[in-house]
Amino acid sequence: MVSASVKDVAALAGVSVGTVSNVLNRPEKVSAEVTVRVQAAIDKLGFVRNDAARQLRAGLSHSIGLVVLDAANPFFTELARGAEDRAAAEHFTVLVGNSNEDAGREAAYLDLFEQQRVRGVLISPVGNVIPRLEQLRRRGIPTVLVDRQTENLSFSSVAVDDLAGGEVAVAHLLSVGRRRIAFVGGPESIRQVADRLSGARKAMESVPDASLEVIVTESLTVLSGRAAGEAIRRRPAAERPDAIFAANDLLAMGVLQGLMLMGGVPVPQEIALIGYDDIEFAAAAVVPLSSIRQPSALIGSTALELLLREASPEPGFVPRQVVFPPELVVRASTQG
Amino acid sequence: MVSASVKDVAALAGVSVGTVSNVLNRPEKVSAEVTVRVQAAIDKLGFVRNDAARQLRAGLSHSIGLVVLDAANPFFTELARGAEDRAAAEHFTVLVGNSNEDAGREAAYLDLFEQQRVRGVLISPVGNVIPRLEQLRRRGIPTVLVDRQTENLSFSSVAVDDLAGGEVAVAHLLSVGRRRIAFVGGPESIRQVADRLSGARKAMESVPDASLEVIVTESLTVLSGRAAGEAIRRRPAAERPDAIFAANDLLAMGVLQGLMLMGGVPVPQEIALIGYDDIEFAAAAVVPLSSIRQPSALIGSTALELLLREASPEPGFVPRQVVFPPELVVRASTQG
DNA sequence: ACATCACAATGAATCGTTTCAGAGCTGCTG
DNA sequence: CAGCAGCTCTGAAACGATTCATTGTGATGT
Repeated sequence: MVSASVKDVAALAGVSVGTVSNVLNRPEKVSAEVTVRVQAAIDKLGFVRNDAARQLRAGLSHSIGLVVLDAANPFFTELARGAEDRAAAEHFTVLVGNSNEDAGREAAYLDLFEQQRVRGVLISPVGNVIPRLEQLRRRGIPTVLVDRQTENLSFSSVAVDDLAGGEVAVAHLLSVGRRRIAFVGGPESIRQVADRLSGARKAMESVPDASLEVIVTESLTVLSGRAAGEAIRRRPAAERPDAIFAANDLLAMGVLQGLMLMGGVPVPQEIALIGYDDIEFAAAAVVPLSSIRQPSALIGSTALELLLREASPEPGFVPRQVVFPPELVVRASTQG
Repeated sequence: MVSASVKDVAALAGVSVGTVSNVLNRPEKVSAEVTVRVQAAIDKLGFVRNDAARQLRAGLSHSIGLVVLDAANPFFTELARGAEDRAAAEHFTVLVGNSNEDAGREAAYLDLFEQQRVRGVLISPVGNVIPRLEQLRRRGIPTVLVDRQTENLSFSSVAVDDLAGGEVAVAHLLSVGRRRIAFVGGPESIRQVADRLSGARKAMESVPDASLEVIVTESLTVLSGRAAGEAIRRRPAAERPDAIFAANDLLAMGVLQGLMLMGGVPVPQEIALIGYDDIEFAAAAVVPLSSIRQPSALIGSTALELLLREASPEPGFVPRQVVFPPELVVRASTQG
């Protein structure tokens, strides 16, 4: 026998299956004597509840799906931690899916989560998933968008104001006297990238003699960043920007590596550099990195909170869009 | 209606539930005409299989549990990625649990995984979980230990030779002329820490005039590392070690930060520093970090491979202990 | 002595899928 | 044309836990 069922426990304890279930789920309804007998049987047989059966009966699971753009990005691991901690407090489990910035994998995870009948989904979208999310909602699975504002007010979302963040970042570069700014980031289909770039453009408006160059990357990774950094380093000095705003810290750290290879371009003297997210490693970089801090764990826990509320809505419930303010963190990479 | 079942599909298509199931699972057994009708019904109703019911019927799930010491540590995210990729190829899903170096959380995840009837468990253990793992195995859930060698040959395991790694690290420090070595790491209950320390001790044997100090930390995190680094920086110069071997790169990066605060102790001039894991950020640190590389993704995929083999053992199957060799990566933090 | 009540325990029905023995049909062979 | 094989499709049983209407049992009050 691979594993014992309530039936086996009931037989050994000399009670009915209903009673075993009661011992498990409403012990106060069962006499002390029987409880002891059932417990003994459970221990003896090593009985462990079958989650699939419970879930089938219950109709809904105790899981929540989370789809992130990059599971290796500390920003998202922090966000996931925030969500998990909050979920654990409500006896929920978070299933983390890594879309890796790929719309196909994202769709596959949503399919999987739907098959699992998760209670809800937290997602930082790659592709245009809104129609799919609306479909999920019609089928009883609510969604909260994370790290992404939305103009679609029928969805709850939790994000940092990326427009403001982009603006603050570039305003800071301008304020330390830089004028030839480059934005490094991509793909533009990712909303965060687009918004941060828009914010950057906005900051440029007030300074007519400044220019903004956009360098598109394939992904938001250290590797992509390094490629961009090297490309810039190889340019004639006159054609290099004097400041770079990277769409996230992974890119920024990559850019930093790319610039500094072979005793390359000094940061911040020749090129100032600022990232986004303020991951833990940013402060420990070769040149400690200025960045735009996002309260990652708080985003995660807040999103989970909203999701649970959406999953069992009180009367008068309306989706909420929570927006946290970004915070500029200045370090060596933009000073000097 | 929240969601349609096979019964609804069958009714709409005018066939039996068995036939619907056949369309889903053995299309070759069903006539083209019926297949079309059933498919139409599925699309119309937006039918999505209920995983819980499938699993209940099947008796086992398509999930594999993975318990890691620290989900935020890039080493483990890489390892998880390796395992997930391999799992996806076999149509399995990996559930990642973060024990956070806490035996209680570790036990809770094992309970959860057992309730879910996962196909198997990959675990990087904190506490003494061997008895529990033996119990799981008796109940039909095999385990593979990751990043951890084991003398218990009844378990499969995939690891890097931490003893050798520790030895190589310290041998390197000695070879660049350092003599007052400090080992920073903890808690010692974690096997990797203990092994790396043993390796370090072994390397010391051949150099009688060298000394090894052990500085125990609470956890393997940047924060713990920084605390240790600061403590060392505050010592009178004469009492500081001239080299530090940190049990992993997070600690090492923390130590680096702690040492360099307020224009502190120069690395590597006054203190050389080496870490362990060679995470992506190690190369991008203030002072690029020497480290001991582990093939993290390969460890993950290999472990998953072994686990699947263990889950459906061929005749003559015996557990295997795979050990990869560590690789010394020398960067600025130990040169000069 | 009888009605009433609270409390314990029962066991059949249920969730949605898969499986499998068998029914119905067609076409072929001897 | 009986017998048979081969193909589709059917429908009931099974997986394991939970729920709930029901039954059984003493105790209490009148």
